[in-house]
Amino acid sequence: MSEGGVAEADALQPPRSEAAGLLARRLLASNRLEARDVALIETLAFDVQDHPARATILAEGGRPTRCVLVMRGVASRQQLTRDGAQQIHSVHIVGEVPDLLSLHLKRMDHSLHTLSPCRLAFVRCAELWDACKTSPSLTAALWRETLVDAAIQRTSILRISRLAAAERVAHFLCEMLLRFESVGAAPDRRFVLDMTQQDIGDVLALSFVSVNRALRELRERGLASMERRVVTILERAGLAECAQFDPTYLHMGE
Amino acid sequence: MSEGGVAEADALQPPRSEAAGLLARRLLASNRLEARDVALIETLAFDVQDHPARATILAEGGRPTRCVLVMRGVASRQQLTRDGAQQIHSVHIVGEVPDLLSLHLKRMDHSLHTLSPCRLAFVRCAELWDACKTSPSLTAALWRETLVDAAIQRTSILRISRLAAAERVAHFLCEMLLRFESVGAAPDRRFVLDMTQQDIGDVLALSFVSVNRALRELRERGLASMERRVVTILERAGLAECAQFDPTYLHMGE
DNA sequence: CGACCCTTTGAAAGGAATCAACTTATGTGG
DNA sequence: CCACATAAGTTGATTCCTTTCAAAGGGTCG
Repeated sequence: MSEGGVAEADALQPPRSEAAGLLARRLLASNRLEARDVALIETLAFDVQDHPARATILAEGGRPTRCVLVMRGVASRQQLTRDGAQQIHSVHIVGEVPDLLSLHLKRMDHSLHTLSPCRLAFVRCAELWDACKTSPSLTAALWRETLVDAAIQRTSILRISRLAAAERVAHFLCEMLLRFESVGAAPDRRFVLDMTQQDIGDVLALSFVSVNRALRELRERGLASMERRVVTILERAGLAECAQFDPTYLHMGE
Repeated sequence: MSEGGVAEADALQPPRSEAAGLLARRLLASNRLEARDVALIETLAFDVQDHPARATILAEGGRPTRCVLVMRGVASRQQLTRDGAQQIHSVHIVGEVPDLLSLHLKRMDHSLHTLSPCRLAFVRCAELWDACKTSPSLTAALWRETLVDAAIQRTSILRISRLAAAERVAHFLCEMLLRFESVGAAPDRRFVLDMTQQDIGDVLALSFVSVNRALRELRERGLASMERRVVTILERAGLAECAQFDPTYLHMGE
């Protein structure tokens, strides 16, 4: 299918751009990319921008022409209801592309925001799609990203609809621990989750008051604690047990 | 990119198999497929099977090798919790492929069931993916299907987390009306939704008792009624208003 | 005809939301 | 350096919606 060999994450050439490197590294974590796929990614023109917290990157109803790669900070996809309540559908950390769906859908049915100050890299959708058209393996990798994203959303449904308040928070912390670990950002089971308790409530369909009580409960039970936006997982197995957490849906490592 | 012209739904040759015809027709509703894409779909080997209601098509944790096209009936993707509660993530009607994700994910993180008696067509994942590799436009169409599916799930999150019981039911009925209409199966705003009130509750994270009360409320308000699994939308605008329904997320018609 | 599943309705219980008050950080400017 | 403003976190008391429990009615199919 290709004359290039299979690329190993550790054998990467120093990437021309940090953004390309982040994207390549992420895709390599779960996909077999050829060396020429990595080269292809490095030909993409990324436009790097810093955004403050609570900025709108892409509004609902908009017609995006560029995809966004998160290089730093936490971004979210969200939607407002008539009465002003806000639902955060997903949060995105370094290396993720929250709006890959822009490749094939014309209108945004939700909006894209920063929760914390973020560094973002923009690529033209057309450019990314052109790259896909020349490489089935790159297509598979990006398509797969959108499918894992959907799996995370499915699990979000289960979490919101079937777990009690404290269990929901525990489940969310379990997920974020794994996701931060997968990018090497959770040494000692400790990571910076740069969002407020209100934000967490908007993810889990809880009031910030309930989030606060749930965090206290998890702290008192010695499972996890969060202070100043730093999460510490104290007892990993106990937290997972409490949350009925099964990491299959993250489809990590193959 | 191709020597063939753009295919029109109405100008289709009589398909060799009903399954291929259903799939082609569905994809053509929102995508520009070339004539050769339709031909490509018709070369796929579909294995048609009838299944009774409440059958497991694909179990959680399984490693699927075939994708499923629904030809008749209602299928669902669902997950169980430790305490036996069941969450239905999505329901699928004629023409839909509930498990396109099998193309790129190795393990099922949820299960696939029939809610009503179903006629299903199975295609080998590898065969479908090979077809994709020869046609960017077919790839785009199928990829898009998975993205719309994800959008529907996102909206499910919003529906469950932010709407009251009766509004949830109203929203679900609005969605199903549009989806049935898009395949010509809802004349006079009336369609067969072959699932029990318990099933609807499992979709909307409500007890069957609450679903029943919600249906009564919608009936008394003259918005919609459901009897013997036949749904009649009495006042479309009023129902949509009650549900805060915005069909953008279905991404119908391009 | 009777068994079973589904639907319908009432009454009681429970968990989270809301309301309200207070504390703790963070940052600004006088 | 401190007074002040603002945002975020903490905690208690009350309200409300949905669940759960319970029981009866209706359709369908062997």
